[in-house]
Amino acid sequence: MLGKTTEYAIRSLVYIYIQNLKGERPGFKEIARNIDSPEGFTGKVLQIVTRAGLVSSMKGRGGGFFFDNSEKSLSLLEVINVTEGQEFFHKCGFGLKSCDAQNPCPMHDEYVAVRQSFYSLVNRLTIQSLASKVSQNKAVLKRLEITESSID
Amino acid sequence: MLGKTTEYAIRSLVYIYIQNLKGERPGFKEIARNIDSPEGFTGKVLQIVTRAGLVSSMKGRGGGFFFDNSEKSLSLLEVINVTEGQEFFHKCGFGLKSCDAQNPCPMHDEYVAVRQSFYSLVNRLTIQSLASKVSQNKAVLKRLEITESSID
DNA sequence: TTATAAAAAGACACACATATCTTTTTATAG
DNA sequence: CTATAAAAAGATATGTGTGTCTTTTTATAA
Repeated sequence: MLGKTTEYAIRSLVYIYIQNLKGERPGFKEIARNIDSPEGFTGKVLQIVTRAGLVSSMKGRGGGFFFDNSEKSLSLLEVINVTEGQEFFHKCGFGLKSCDAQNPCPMHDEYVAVRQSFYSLVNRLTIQSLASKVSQNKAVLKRLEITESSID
Repeated sequence: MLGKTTEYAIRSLVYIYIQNLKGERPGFKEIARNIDSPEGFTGKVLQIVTRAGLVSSMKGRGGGFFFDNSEKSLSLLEVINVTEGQEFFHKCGFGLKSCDAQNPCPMHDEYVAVRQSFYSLVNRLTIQSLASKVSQNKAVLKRLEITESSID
């Protein structure tokens, strides 16, 4: 469904938000470690979302990523629009170049309903709401490690 | 969502089914013309679905593609399982390697609901049901050409 | 002012999906 | 039996997503 770029972007932003609440500004290497993603590629993804203005960054010693306006909520939809492009929620599920109610593909109506429900979902979910779940230990940002002792 | 391979596969199978009803066995070049897909690649896609037994083919003069058991319905799910793989409906929307109700990602429950609704859709829709819509001129297999005279 | 730490940027590398082209196999028509 | 028509198979090409590595820029600490 969503590409790796989008997945890493969302997971990174959730991690950044959680760390920001603790007064920290994580760098991309720390982020990659904590969301279980490839370090260099995560840096590239963070460049994309930073250029798009979804998050802020500081270069140099003590720098890292952070939300300038922590109060403003950021929906997953806004992230997806940046990483997947605006067409993502407008493409025909059948692959037709043009497809609408007037000139539909054979699964148009049913597919639009599913696509709309996914749109509503990512429009409703925010980096903040996901972060809240993680902070409350109701969800995880990476697979749980299977270690001998879970001291970390 | 679905890849080009899957899109061409479904559109091809619908076209084959419609032509079969008319007593015809179309070849991949004719199919590609009528579903607006690249000829050679469509041939490759048809090799995949034929090897998987979703449709039959005959080599040689007068050959082409056809459904051996036209009465048996073929769901889009069966096609997707062949062209996208069985994992398609089991992947975490967040990108986690393992994700379930016991150890969920932050959007697990909501995402599973959307994924399930798409699963139900493609499990319910069949090549036959789509073909029926097209035959009744309620839907199209390719974008309508904008020609000076629509004589074709 | 110099050393250091961090993101940004650029150049590659690799895998896979997508696509094209050529050759081989197979069935049928004549 | 030969020519023809068709799918199957193989080789190659192209584009995009994914990922790595190196260099550059920038901010801070000392």
